[in-house]
Amino acid sequence: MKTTPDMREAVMTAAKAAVQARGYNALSFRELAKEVGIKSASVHYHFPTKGDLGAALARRYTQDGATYLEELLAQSDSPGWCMDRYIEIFRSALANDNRMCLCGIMSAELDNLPPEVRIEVDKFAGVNVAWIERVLRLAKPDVSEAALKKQAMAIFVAIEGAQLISRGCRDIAIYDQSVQAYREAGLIP
Amino acid sequence: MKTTPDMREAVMTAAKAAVQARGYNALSFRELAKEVGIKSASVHYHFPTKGDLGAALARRYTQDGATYLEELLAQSDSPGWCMDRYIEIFRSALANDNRMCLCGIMSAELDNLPPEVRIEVDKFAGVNVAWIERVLRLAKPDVSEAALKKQAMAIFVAIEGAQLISRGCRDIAIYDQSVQAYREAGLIP
DNA sequence: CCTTGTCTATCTATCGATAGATATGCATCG
DNA sequence: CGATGCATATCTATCGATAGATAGACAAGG
Repeated sequence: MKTTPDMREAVMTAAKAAVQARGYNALSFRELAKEVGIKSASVHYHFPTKGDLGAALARRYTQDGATYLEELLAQSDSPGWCMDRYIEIFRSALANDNRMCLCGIMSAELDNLPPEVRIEVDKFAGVNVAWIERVLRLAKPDVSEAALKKQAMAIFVAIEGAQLISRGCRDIAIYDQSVQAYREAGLIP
Repeated sequence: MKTTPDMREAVMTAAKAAVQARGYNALSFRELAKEVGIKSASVHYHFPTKGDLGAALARRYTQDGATYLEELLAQSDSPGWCMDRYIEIFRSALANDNRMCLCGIMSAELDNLPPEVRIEVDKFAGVNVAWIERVLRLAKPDVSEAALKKQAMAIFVAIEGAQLISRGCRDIAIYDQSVQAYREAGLIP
């Protein structure tokens, strides 16, 4: 019986939410199957192993993120505006059920991650740092590439950290105030 | 058979290392028991439930950290020197087997943490922010309490984030360069 | 003798994964 | 047109491994 909804997509959507909320380790084929209304064996049909699912998930996450960031830069060349939108991405994850960035939560679980998934963690960080660097470049055309990259990296990890601890303390004010402090220090334009 | 070594201590030491490396969820009574040379049932004798072990672990972690930080402030009233030592604490965890701060890794796993353990996550963050605030106060006697606390929080979460992503990318240079950028921006004295 | 600490043995629950049956739809061929 | 055959997608049932947890025996020391 070919059902109308695309179950592969439904599984990925549910899995993404589950990983962002409880991590890759806590992701269970049975729970996932129950959520989308099929059996766990059917999930294995779409994603033979858990590693396959995790990698597909992380790959799409990075891809979607990159696409969205590209759109942002296409809309405006104001560094302040771009960074505002960027900061809002991570904030909305927190506001929406205390979720985390896939890259952040998977970095914490690194040791029990299959190699295919680890690679995607690296890629996500790379994409984000590269984008921030481009945004910074708009404001500082004459600064060296190395200096800009260092700053971009610092911004990225600072935001990830703000999200992490804000989540750990169940207090989104920690995120907001930390970001504000980054701004005041001039770390973020 | 009463063995000379204090098994309760041995279990806590091994458990601490395990959680820092692979997280609370991946902590297993059987593996833990094997490491210290007893049976899993004996671990349950010392820590009836996993939550008990996790809470005891986190409690001691916070306590030991607070003690060490107190010693630092007793040794010097130089904000720069204190922050150098502080930054080195988190760096050495990374350098030593890519480990993470218990509070950081547990923040990522928040949703599967027993309540007793969650409380300790909050306490650890509180202790650290309060200490950083005292260090900042040494340099800025006239700044408002609120502004100082905000900056202290921002420093704490930025360092946690640097540790998280540095671990995720298995590249300690990310930690070093990010911290350097924080310094250059004046976020960290 | 009672407390402390460890053991053996076992329970229930859940995990990822697989085998094999089944139903549907589409395409090719007589 | 209609029958055949393969691909798709789901199911039931089950596997071995591992999780946390418990009961009860046993040994040693005070």
